[in-house]
Amino acid sequence: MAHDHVMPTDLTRNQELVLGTLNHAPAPLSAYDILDLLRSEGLRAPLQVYRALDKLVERGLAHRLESLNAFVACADEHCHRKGLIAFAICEGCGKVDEFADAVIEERLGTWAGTTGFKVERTTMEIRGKCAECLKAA
Amino acid sequence: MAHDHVMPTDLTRNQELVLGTLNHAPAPLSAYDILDLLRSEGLRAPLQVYRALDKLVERGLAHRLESLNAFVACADEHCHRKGLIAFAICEGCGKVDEFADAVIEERLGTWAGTTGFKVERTTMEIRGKCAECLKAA
DNA sequence: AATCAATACGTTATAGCATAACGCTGCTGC
DNA sequence: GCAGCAGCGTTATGCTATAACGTATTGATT
Repeated sequence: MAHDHVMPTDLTRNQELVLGTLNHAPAPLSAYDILDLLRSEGLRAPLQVYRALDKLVERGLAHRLESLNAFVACADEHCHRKGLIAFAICEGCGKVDEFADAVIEERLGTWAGTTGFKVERTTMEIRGKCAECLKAA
Repeated sequence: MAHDHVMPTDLTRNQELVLGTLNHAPAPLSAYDILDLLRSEGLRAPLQVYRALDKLVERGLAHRLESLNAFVACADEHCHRKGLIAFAICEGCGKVDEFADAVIEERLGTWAGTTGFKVERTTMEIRGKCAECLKAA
């Protein structure tokens, strides 16, 4: 059930390379990590990677992890989700678990309603240790 | 009721300068912003600011906003809170509103319980427009 | 086909954020 | 005293991200 990633057919070469790299990575990658992995494919400059990442994130095919300055492929192959996604980042193995919670989202909506704040984007990142790493310790 | 900040007495000079700067700022400041504001006080190097910030964040007197790479003074004068704090960041005026929500926290606990993930730290940052900026638009 | 607009591309340079590593200072507790 | 610890100051460096330029490709319209 691993690697059940979707690779849309309308990506540009650079976007495809970057998404492919993220799909195969076991943990988040920084833009510069990606660049280094793709030098053999001819990429030379950070901007080539950042531009691809921008598009991928915009389309929901990848996510940016603010607390790591790094990126992951979206785990949900039908992730056209507009709403809140939470990320659980293991400090042990680096793996990231992605999940959505309607209750949290609704709760946020309530808060926004009472304060008059218009929510455009939410990032929620949980740092800790995953079950596997806890077992191993 | 503004500026009801507490300034502990056991801070070092650099920590006090940095916290004072954050307390008077209307919006988050980057470490380099802080440095520039404190050159007149004799600070010269980023590390002087980062070291102070580390301690302040550790003590809960300041918070780091991951999505901005910037820092704010803690808004709650009794913020010895260990739990989840959410930040609402206005893209219009830059102001940050800080709040805690027990339901979200509890919900997170539930998720952690079922997956066996041990939560150590959570960052939640909401981007959007505050009521005032919406009115002005 | 010719044109135009929009998007992507490649490159160089630069800006912005953060830490490593060194040695020194000053305090606290034994 | 002096050992241990926290903080300090400085230089150098590394990592993250974007500005600005011109070219190329695509796709729609005429």
